[in-house]
Amino acid sequence: MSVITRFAPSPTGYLHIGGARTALFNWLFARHNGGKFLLRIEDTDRVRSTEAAIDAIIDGMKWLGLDWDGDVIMQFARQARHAEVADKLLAEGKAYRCYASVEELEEMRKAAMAAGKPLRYDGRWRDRDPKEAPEGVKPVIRIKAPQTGETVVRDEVQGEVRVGNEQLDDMVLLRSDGTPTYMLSVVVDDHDMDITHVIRGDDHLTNTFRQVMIYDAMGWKHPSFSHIPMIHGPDGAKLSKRHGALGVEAYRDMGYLPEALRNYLLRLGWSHGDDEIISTRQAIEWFGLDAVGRSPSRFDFAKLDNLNAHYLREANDGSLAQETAKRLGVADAAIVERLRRAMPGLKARAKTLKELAENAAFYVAPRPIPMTDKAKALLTPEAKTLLAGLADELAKAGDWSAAALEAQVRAFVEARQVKLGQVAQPLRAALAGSTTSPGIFEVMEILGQSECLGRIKDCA
RNA sequence: GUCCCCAUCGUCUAGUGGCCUAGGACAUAGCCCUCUCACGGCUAGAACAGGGGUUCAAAUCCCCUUGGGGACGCCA
Repeated sequence: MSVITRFAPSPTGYLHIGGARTALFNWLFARHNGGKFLLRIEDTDRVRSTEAAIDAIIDGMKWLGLDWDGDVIMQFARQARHAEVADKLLAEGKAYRCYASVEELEEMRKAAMAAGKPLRYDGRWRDRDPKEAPEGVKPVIRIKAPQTGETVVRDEVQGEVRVGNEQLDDMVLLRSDGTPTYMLSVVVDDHDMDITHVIRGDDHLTNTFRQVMIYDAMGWKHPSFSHIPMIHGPDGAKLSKRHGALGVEAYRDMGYLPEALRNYLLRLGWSHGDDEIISTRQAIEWFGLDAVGRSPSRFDFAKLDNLNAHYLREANDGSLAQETAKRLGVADAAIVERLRRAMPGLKARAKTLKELAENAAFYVAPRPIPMTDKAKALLTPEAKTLLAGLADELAKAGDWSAAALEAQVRAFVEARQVKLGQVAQPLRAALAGSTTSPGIFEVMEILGQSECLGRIKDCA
């Protein structure tokens, strides 16, 4: 039997970080097994579903590099099929019409709470004669849940989980307007799409008991269930926006690389010995449900930063230069080429693309370049005298390579009886407008002779 | 309120009864490298939530407590 997994987000918002990890695990599991990975948009909530959210989810999936098989499936389009299943259950006496009002339901919950009982529908229309139905009330269709015994879910991650059936109630399958509920839709779709492995967030674990009732009532085989732990904020509570509960496009804008985010998300709740840096290729080869943990994890930007810095250093200089140019609003091909040449020195010093662009700004800034206060402070009268002397010699330089420049500057400081730093730091301030930058000789080579002399002159 | 799940350094985790005076990574601190900042290298501090069992032996198995999370909708 070939593996088929799916990612089934509801388009009521962006593709958030928890969803991205769920998608990643499903994708990895399918790819590992040479199976299929499907994308199904659960848009049955017509009020909250939006076109923009659908686009955000699809863009996010593409950016993360999680490709799905076949077309995107829109759940709402299958509503007739869902209703058909509900009707079948009704015809077989496994479901019934319920005319209880929302007020009645609310009272039931209050009473149950007060009595220390589980909050559930009491089944008042389960065996009642439909002739007693109140006039003009559109009924919902509820499933007849088992009332005794227990329901067991064999979960690949959580193990065997069981609950007494008295905890479960006759849930709604079809709303009074005839539209299917989530519980019905997922089960019917997962069955019809031949999903073999349902891998989803922990928050669905208790829902699974309810869904199993539908599988059983229809006589359908259960898929394998895996409920993966959730991702919490740094404080252990629910992930808030400022703590990372953002859409993946926000991570893209902050300058994170998709491969870094993938690696980070993979290691949240899954491990392979002591391995930390795991390529996608290795991830596909190694991924399995048995190594998925059961405890929730906290989102940590510091670790993401570290991973991102690693992948940044491995990234191609040309594409990094393109990305940096875009962030800096540079279109000039010569400047982009300058950035490409500067990239080895630049990318080792940045954790994100955003930081990379900030650090690269001095390479593209027109003269006179902006200068930080610390850089200005470095340009003392003595330093300026030194720089002026150096500039005179540099003007005569024939070989403008970093190595030749270093030799020349070192000879200069030796002749003047000063330390290298006494010249290098003011020089850095003049050329980069900052007290920090890539190696100064490298900067000089990339900037070129006339630009360097010009920048030195600017701060004389 | 009822039910379900979880519990190893600050964080992510390794660990599936003896290899554990608990390993790795991130973060933190110090040192080295050095033209600055990074990178890199080395070093340091840092954890089995608590209490009972089971066993010759428990981070590992069982129970309780505590703490966290989740579900309980005509939302998904």
